[in-house]
Amino acid sequence: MKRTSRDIRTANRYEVLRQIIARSPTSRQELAAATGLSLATVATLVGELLDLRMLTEVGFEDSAGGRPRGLVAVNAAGGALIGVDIAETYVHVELFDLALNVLARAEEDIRPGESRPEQVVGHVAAAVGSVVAQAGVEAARVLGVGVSVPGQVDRDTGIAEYAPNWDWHDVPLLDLLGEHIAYPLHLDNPLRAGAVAELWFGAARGHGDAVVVNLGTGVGAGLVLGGGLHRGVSNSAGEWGHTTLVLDGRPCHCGNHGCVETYVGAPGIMQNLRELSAHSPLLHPEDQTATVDALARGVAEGDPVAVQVVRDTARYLAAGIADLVNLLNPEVVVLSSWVAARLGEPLLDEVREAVARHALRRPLAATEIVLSPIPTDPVCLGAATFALEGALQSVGQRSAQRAAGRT
Amino acid sequence: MKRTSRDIRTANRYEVLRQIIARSPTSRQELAAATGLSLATVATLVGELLDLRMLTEVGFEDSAGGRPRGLVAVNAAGGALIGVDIAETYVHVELFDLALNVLARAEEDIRPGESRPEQVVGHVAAAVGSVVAQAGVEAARVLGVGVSVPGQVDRDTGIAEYAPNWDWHDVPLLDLLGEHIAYPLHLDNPLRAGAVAELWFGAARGHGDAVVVNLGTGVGAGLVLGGGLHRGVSNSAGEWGHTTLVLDGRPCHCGNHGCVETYVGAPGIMQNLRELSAHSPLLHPEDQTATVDALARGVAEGDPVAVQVVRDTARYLAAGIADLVNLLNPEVVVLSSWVAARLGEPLLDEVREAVARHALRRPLAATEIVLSPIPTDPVCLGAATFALEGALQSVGQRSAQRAAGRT
DNA sequence: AGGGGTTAGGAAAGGGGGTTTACAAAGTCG
DNA sequence: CGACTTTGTAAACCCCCTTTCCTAACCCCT
Repeated sequence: MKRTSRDIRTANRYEVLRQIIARSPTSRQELAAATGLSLATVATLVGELLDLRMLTEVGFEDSAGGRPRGLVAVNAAGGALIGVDIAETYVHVELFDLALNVLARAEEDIRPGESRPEQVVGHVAAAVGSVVAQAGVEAARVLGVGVSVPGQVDRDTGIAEYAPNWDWHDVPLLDLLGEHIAYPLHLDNPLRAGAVAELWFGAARGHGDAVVVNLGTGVGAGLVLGGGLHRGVSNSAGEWGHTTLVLDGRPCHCGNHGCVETYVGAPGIMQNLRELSAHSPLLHPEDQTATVDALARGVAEGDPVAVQVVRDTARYLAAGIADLVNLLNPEVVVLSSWVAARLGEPLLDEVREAVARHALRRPLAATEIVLSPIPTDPVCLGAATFALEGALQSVGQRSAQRAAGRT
Repeated sequence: MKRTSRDIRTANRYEVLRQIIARSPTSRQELAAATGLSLATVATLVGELLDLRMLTEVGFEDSAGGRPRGLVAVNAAGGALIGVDIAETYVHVELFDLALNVLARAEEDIRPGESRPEQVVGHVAAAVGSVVAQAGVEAARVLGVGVSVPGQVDRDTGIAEYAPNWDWHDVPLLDLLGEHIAYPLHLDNPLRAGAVAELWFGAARGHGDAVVVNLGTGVGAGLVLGGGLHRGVSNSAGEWGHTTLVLDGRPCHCGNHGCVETYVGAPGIMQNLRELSAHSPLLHPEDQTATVDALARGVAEGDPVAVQVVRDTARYLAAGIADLVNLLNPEVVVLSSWVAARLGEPLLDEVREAVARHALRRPLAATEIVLSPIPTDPVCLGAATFALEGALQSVGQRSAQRAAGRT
């Protein structure tokens, strides 16, 4: 709430690093132009990051007749970040270099009944150990681990306040993980992980206001407002999946009826299919992924049932998205997560068209709807980004301390 | 988007003045404690405002055994602010002193067919002239005029981009008004005026995230996020009235079906009444105000039809508010505008109960739902607040210029 | 009445941040 | 080889907030 000049520095540090990552090898000049900061500020920030070996100088670039521009790039080898995506049925862990390339992956299944906190923590610890070993990274190089866990999370205390799938209540997850993992840990939920991934590396980059719509088994919306993540007062903003779309509609596990999630979440899409064609060969009753894949293939092949299911789903989705556009007036709405990735362009086209019918003209005109351009798991990437942000934050503190020590 | 240290100053200036207005006569000590700023900063800011005659020193207060605390209060006579509320059928103008007390009021009716921009501007100019004359304020004392006009507004260029009631398109309203009114003008829409009024003087004061639900003929939500007004990319955030509440529900003038506004706007409430009891004596077919008043009286007297209509309305409203709570996780939801004021506590009680049924437990636990405590027209007050903010802004610029001039 | 004790508030110093200006460094071109 | 260009660093400067020091103003007690 209370802003200080230090926050400005942090924001600028983020922005500069974002631009460097996005533009790979780039010059200070270009960064200054892109960020709107003065050359001096950019140079200071770049110098700081060079000192920390997060960047390297990689040569020069001709400048129209003058001194050549020095180029800097992310020092991929300068550190590693780990992103952990804990979901209902699996733990997915990826290890990234500083350019956010995936160096190693590990996955552990969580079987039904194996969902006690200690068991889940065990899976996470094993997978984290595995990616570190695979990548052959020295432990010192791991700058941090970001962990995404569904539900409500208190990121300051590291407590998973409530995880709906497993009936967890106030589990001190970060403390439990800390017993197995020595790297700096950062906890948040998948909605916000997805949003931060888009903000740093995806379609929300450079935008002040964006909505990242997460379409998976569950549904939610990460909100980027005023250039930063909107968390709300108790860090639970973005619970869009339980927005009422149809009064007295389909029952939802949250206890209400007609929630968005029951129409556009993967199980909801299966229900849309069932209502259209109860015995469709597209339907794999026990397998959400297979069903969505079958639908995607069906649309590609022109199967009328598949086309209609996607259209129906898009219609529900668009009604919800139009509401978000009207309410928040964002620059961009990003469709993310595995369902969006698999249904892809056909879904996007239908959504765009249907949103245009629902939203008010003026807010709509300012809003773009796009698919997430992030090729990997956005939740892992976002979790790793939390670790990156944490590392940058402590950079600021460290350099401040160092300056104090010098005196 | 780009933050500078000056924004911090502006925000602090706002916060200090807000606290002074709220605490009437108060000491620098108390202000420092309330704002979290250091005494030095508070003293500087207070000194600035004293120089500008926006504050006065009003005596001393005992301090446990030491030097007495100097008390400062708003210098009500130090200036006047004018708030203009342009609505579909009237222009409502209020003149405030700096303590935001109403010194004069004027109202002009806009008859159907009299809605050409020049005609409306004429009404505004007449009413503004009237309040200035009534209050007997010297022209130099008027620090600014805030104007609220429905629809989409570009506050920088002063253009009313789109007013749905009158089919205005890109009317350069501020320029037109400038031909008749010599004071500094500030344009925005009633949603944001209501929100800013709550932020400065009402239930949102001191809260980082708040939603101000405007219940009038139309319906909208002013969003306070991160301590400031959320405007969205094209200054049209808050269009909550056209959120889909019932898929394929009642037709709305926006072209869609089932919008919140069609159920909880005043005409929607009349429809709720009609559906329950087509020929109820409560219904005044051509008069929204009279009908809502009749409902309020009916509830007070225990009329079962009135009670049921309020309950039905609350149920719709609560579904929409629960969605806002889930999505934005605000600290407070404020019910504002004339419908909320007239239906009052009975509506609030029903809404609270119904929201509790719809919203997720965690976000709900952090959220309070309250009626607006603002006794006067919140839109006029909010519009005047825009003028106040504008005056404070130029204070900053002026003192900067003055400092430059001194050199 | 005159000193201690206590609290208020102003002035100056200090630290964080960003920008502007001056200048050295490193090229190109005639 | 010198003139011109462009880059990038260092120093000076402005803004903002806080901390520290000191004076002002009051109480109480002797």
